[in-house]
Amino acid sequence: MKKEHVEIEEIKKILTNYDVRPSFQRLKVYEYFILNRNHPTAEMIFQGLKDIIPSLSRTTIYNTLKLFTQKKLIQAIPLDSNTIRYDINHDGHAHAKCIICGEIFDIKIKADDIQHTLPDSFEIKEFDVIIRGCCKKCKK
Amino acid sequence: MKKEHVEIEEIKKILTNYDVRPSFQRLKVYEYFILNRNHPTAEMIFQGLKDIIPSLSRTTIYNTLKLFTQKKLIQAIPLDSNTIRYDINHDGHAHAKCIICGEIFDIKIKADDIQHTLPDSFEIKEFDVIIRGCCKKCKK
DNA sequence: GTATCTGCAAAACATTTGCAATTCT
DNA sequence: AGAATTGCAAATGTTTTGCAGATAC
Repeated sequence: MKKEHVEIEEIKKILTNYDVRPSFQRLKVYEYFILNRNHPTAEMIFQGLKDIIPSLSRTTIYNTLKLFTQKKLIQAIPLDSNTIRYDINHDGHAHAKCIICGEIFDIKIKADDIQHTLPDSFEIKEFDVIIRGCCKKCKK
Repeated sequence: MKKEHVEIEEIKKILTNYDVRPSFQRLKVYEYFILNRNHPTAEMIFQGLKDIIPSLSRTTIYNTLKLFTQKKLIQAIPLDSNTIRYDINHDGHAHAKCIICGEIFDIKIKADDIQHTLPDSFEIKEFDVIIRGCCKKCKK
């Protein structure tokens, strides 16, 4: 589930496409998402980057996550509640968490799949499907 | 969306069925859920009850909500993130929030409706579907 | 009379805000 | 120079914890 390497130039392009200026910190935060597909909290990102960027502050992580969210580079996923988790923009997929091992599975689901359950003329802007249960491995 | 009255004896029965001792505070918290179908936060419940129970403390609300959640009387819904909202056990339904007027709609959806999107042999214990969008009224 | 429940005060934790220093263009 | 970005320190808001007194069985 880990990528070994991503070209920094490629990340720059992505941020620029989403109208986000590619500062060093922002590049590293986005790179973190690509290298660790782990639906991180702000704190996880901070811990993962503080050795690479010793001057890094949590405020910058929070600023960056808020900006990325506004620009739709990432989305907040209300997986557990009190600490917010983030994921690279997950339009078209959702999350299932195993309550035994804690692993988070990406699942494919589209707005169309749930439109029929909604009140008349309700227009979906974004949605989350969060499933807690037990994965194959942990059922034994 | 409001009930005028519920028999206190009826609530006592419900709590007892779920293996929760029916103290006065707990009865009132559960009654709050029935009288106000508003997916409340801890603070909303506290504000709604503090006049009826002047000695009431937030700690008791938090204790009670945690206990109710463990006993499956209620469920946390990760609607927005930072403050936890609760709902009477919502197996079999989920929530759509209008981002304009803030109203929360209950929608009907069953585990079976999403089972097919999951990895092999994943067993759903509980799930949430959270939709943010625009309701009929606000689309004009 | 012992276990449970309540509620105060303080602590813990995640997140936000104000502002000064730094960096980029 | 001027605008955007960073990061420190302090504030905010929600939830948790420790503990003493009250209540229930």
